[in-house]
Amino acid sequence: MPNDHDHPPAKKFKPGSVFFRNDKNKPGMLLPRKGNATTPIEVQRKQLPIYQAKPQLMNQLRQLHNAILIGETGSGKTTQIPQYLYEAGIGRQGLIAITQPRRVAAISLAGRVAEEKRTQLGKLVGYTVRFEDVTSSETKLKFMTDGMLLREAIGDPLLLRYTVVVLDEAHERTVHTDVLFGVVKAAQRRRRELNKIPLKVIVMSATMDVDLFSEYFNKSPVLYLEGRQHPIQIYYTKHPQSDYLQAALVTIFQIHQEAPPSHDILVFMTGQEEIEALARTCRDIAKHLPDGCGPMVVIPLYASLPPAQQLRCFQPAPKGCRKVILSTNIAETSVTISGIKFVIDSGMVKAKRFSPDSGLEVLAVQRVSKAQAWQRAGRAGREESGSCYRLYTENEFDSLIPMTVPEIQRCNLSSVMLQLMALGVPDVMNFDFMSKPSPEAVRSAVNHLELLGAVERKEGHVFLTALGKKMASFPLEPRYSKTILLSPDYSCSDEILSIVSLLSVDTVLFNPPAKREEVLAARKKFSSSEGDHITLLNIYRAFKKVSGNKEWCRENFVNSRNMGLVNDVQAQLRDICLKLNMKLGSCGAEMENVRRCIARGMFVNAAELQPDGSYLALDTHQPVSIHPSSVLFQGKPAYVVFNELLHTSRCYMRDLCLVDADWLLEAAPEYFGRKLHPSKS
DNA sequence: GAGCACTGC
Repeated sequence: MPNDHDHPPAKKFKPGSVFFRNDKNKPGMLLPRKGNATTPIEVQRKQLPIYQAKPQLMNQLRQLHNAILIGETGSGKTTQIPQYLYEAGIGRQGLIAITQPRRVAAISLAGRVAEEKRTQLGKLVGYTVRFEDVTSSETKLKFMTDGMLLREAIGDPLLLRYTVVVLDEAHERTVHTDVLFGVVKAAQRRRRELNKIPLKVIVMSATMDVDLFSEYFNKSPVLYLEGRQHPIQIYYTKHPQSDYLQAALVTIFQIHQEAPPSHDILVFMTGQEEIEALARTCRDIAKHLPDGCGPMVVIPLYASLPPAQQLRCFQPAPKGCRKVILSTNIAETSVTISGIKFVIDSGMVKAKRFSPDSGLEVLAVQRVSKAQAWQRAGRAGREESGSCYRLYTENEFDSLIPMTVPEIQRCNLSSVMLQLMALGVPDVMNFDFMSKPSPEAVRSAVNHLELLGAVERKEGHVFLTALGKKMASFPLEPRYSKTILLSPDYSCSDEILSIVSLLSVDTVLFNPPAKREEVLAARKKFSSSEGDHITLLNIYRAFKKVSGNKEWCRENFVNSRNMGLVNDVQAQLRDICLKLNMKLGSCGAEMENVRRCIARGMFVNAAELQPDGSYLALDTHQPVSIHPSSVLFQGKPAYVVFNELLHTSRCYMRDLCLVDADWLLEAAPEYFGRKLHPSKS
């Protein structure tokens, strides 16, 4: 094989820069860790790049209150820094928290560190994620999701249990991490003012764009960690491509014809449909290749794939056969595949955007950021050098935005604002965000909370009400917690807890397009003319009746894994209700109670039938339609409340509940004023 | 008469 760096297989490409990245050797994720049974753990630890820097690093960390640590994951920083801190006796007066954006990462890192410390998980080293707390009074090193630390902060805004907080993967800029930035910064300052034990904050990031971090954390020093580097050759197209699907296809097969079969290909696309279509085309073409061209195995990879099928991407292809993985951005961070030699980057991603005016979230295909493009490129050559083919020109690359817009600037802020107020933040409208969301987004969130009765305005200030305080104790969107808190008035808490749990997990229903008729027939047994909420409740009750029988789930196209999650969520919500001394009970078959309760909790999401048969959303007056997946699709109910709006070919309402105009009026007389025309109901 | 990237409490 000629040196494939000098001879790009795809002729329409031209070489760009060579990108150096660090070798990743991170344990866990979905990647089974390579057993290295012959090398003792102590030796392995000393082989990590970070080990060389240890004395100097610890010297600095001992003195600093804030530090920004830049280094690729392979430097060993996430597993080693917490141990170094502990071994040096730093922060012994309290716990060391290490936060992660994802559950799997928190769990597997804790496992790895416990192993290195030769202790049982849950003793010295533990982890806390939702539904799982593997810590004890002995725990000093605590790995946790960032969302979990945020929850803890509501009960303890100064984070007094902790002497060190390590915020890992900060470059991902999840909403939770961004809010935590502000929370730890405030806690740090407040603890200093109150002469409490100081809080050390260490921010760890893979990005080189550190000015923002450093500036925000009081111009804190930036420490760089070297990793092991493998070069990645970048190729750009010579001309802009009008059809990235076609371009991807051509590139896959040019590589396939020229590179050794053991070199696997990872292709970044935008979504399920596109990936399945491309997979079909690839398999078809692969059947008719010239002699001397080996076989290929094409593997789709996206989040909604059943777990067993997701695991296929880790299996090595048979000898002489090439593995081609077609993936969404799940392979950018969440799933790590070894042995990838080539990355093909479409340059596109499907991502959510939010418009505060309409309150609409739109999922749209858009261009990636430069940081994202580098992240994708970095997936080639984790073990050795690799290549990345960008299906766009170098000029197009130059015009990409440098960093992905942080999620906090792209989402509905009502939960965040409620949480900040529950944390006792004095002026939420001007919270010290590292990247400020737009004032409109903040205002719209606070307005929403005011409508729900969670906050009140007095003399230009916003205050949390007693109801708002209770709402904040639920790990839910505010309108859901409001509905739960209303449920005792209608004696239907059991039903509402089930419905809210059903709505807050990913869908519990399977919809294989090939079995459309069967699915419809199975669904019919549970469908209710009162709407989708009641229909879901019927399915859940039937599921409980057969004790979650797997066979029943298969026959009825019910996702038993997600149903299990519904049970966990419901148990958690019930616990919170009991702590709030709520009187829980069931309304039995009296579904009108349930609908009245939903109407009162969700009145902001109401829509009204117009004389011409269309619907208008009552708050924004925008035209909306009933989504064809709804059980109310065939009917023309006068008033409905909906769970969410989905903007695709039209603006669709999803998960609808039939309501009376009177109920809406009762829920918010002033709000609706003359908006309603109840004569029609 | 449609089709949903990815996390997380």
